[in-house]
Amino acid sequence: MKRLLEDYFKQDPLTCARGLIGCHFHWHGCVGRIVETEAYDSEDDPACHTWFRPSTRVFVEAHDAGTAYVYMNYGVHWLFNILVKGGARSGFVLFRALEPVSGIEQMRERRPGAKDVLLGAGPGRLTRALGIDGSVHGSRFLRAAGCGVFTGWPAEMIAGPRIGISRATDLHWRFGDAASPSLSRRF
DNA sequence: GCCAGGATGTTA
DNA sequence: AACATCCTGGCG
Repeated sequence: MKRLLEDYFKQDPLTCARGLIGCHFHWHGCVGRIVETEAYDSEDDPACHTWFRPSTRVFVEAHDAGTAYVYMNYGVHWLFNILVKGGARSGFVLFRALEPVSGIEQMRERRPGAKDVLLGAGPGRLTRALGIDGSVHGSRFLRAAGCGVFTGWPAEMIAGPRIGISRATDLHWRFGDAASPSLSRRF
């Protein structure tokens, strides 16, 4: 397994989102297999925060590829994205689901009552399981000790419409490993 | 299946 | 001040 550094995130957000399926996400003692992602295009995508949030447009300009973009959704859940820029298009990849690999005891402690297979089966669930919150926003975690993304492969790549959005629902920019039991929803 | 919970950035 | 939002667990 090879560590992915900033250069990997200097390509099209769709390429990144697809390529991350099957990779391993390391976060301070826990490891999860990435089984679901979504791509967002900061230039031409009404579902991307840049479409209606000036502060997000500033964020894209001010930070490097590979920076964490973390925000609170519905006042309840932190959602974890990676900034992608430097290729043909720029934008974000949202982590939507992880399969627990190691550090499962820590994840269980943070998500009491959850079945193991569901510990990271959703964008809000996975941040809770890993202890990710707003303090991670803007950090260059790819090279941080105990953190990073490492290469892997999907068993069965699948794509479909993004979840939970009301605009640009025709775009099939959600990617996943169809063989995983830890998807946030069926494709 | 439906719905409350309740933070944040943005606009009125 | 009011609004919309890249969600989830609990209850039916």
